[in-house]
Amino acid sequence: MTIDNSDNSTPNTNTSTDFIRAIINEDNLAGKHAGRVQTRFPPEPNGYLHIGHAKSICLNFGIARDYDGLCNLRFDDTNPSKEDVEYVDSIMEDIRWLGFNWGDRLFYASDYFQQIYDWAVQLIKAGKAYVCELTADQVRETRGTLTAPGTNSPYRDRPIAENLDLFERMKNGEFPDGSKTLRAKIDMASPNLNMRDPVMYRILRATHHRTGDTWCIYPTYDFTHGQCDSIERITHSICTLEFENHRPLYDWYIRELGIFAPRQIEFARLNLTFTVMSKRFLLQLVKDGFVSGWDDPRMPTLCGVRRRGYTPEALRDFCATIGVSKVDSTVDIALLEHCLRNDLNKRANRVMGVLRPLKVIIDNYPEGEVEQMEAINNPEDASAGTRLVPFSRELYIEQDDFREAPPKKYHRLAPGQEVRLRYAYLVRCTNVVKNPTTGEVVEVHCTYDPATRGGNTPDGRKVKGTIHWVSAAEALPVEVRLYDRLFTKANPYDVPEGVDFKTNLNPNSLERLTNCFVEPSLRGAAPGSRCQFERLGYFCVDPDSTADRLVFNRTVSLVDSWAKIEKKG
RNA sequence: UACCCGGUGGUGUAAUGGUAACACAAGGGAUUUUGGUUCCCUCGUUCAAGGUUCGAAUCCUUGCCGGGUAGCCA
Repeated sequence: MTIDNSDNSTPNTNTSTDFIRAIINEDNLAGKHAGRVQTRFPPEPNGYLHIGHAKSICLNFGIARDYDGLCNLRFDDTNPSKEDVEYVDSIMEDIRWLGFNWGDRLFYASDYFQQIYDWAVQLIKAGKAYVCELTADQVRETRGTLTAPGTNSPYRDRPIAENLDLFERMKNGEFPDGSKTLRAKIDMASPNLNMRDPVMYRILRATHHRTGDTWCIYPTYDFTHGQCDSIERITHSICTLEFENHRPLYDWYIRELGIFAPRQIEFARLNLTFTVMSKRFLLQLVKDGFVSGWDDPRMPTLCGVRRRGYTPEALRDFCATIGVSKVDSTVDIALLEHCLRNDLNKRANRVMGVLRPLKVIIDNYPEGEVEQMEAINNPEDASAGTRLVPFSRELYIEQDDFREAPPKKYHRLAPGQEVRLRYAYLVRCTNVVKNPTTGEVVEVHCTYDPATRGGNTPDGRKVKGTIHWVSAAEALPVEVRLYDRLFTKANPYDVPEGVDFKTNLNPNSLERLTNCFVEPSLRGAAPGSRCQFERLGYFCVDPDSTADRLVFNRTVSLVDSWAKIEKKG
């Protein structure tokens, strides 16, 4: 076993202070909360976490860590029609995998349903809320538009006692779904549409994944989130930009209720080139069968990139590198890949593997002889040691590493040309055997120089090309899956009016290679193990592997400077 | 064109009234038993116009451009 799967964390040295930390510093300087800092990560359990969530997780938990504070995990489960324990479980697993810990501070908005109900009653008693019997359509019609004020609901000035009675009967299930709502009495002419008598409670008969059928009325996000933050004594409630217009409402509820006031701060969500980062669209890819599931290695979900072989360290480094701001921006996926290579380069052991095999026969090497060649496991880490790789007369090399008619500057194997077989011998191509009908080269014949064992050149001669190989008899047959971007456009949403974003899906995003070979040291490698196939990229053992057949996912390719040279000619 | 938010190299992020910088990308070179890694170099930036100031990316005004908001979703 030569591969390294350790979890040696690379501490993030980014010391820049983002605008959120600037606000917290200000608050601390002003003596707010006596310097206490508490944040929370509040996912709705209606889908799987993705790289965008990683940004939020790193932010919230990172701030708590930096300020000796705490970060809670809270499920924002106020809409039972979309939520499920399947998502709750996956979310917890993914956060842990990313390397964060919420300790004993696991909460659910549904934990607070009774308290939130009591607060609604309090607002009714204060004349700040009323039961409205307008239908959803009528509410929309009377809300006004972006430029025109709304009109008051005819139920707006109902007596308090009647509101109290009706609201209790809503809770008791006396009215059908959607027939009544509880609304805050604010201002139907407010330029901020969120302040035009927003709905606080709706009647919704759905079995909640935690509270079952205890409730048939559920509070909306707006009438829930701030109060949950308040209950948990969150000092800084960090959310994404689309909630900016909700902040006045967030503050209004807190103020009217007279409870602990957290501060909501908004930041820009993450966009990545060639990537769709929306639960709704990701769900479509899963449901329509474009991918094998939420954990398909092409998905930007945390379980997907985990299966692909991404490391939590690389993801954290990425999140630290992209920073935090309020600017709508799209990060180049190349930066994420850089972070990955940067991490993997230090920790992934090198092994030799051949994706598209080409038979090589060393004519002057004794038949039946096997030599064990010593190979370095990781040139970036001497403590990784060495291993032995069997060498023999018949080998496989990469098809790419042989050209019958080599282009300029091609340093690998070609008729008459000499290359180094890594850790083995220098060989020179003498002739080739072709398939008589297709003309394709099926076998390359070489002679080796016995004086160059280990790849050394005692006479000091220079060989520009060093290629990898496996011994045909000893090599392990494996399957390898290569992945390309899921979308062909940097912005997958960039489609003409009325056209589905899925037209931008890349039909070649998955390539299965079933005829691959790796060196025998990989026998028995565990799913999740990572390694670098020299010159081919970083790979990770897929859970689809069986006891006698390994399946590898290519995590990310290596930087390929030869491709650029060849392209230029 | 109601309100809110934003605008710094190709991309992302710093500089918070005092020399515009870091990373990625791109281009070039050195080293290399991975065309990897590492190292060096190059490229290129404050949306615009006014104003305040000894001094403005930063503060003010106006304009321009981009995003968000009319769920009983979050």
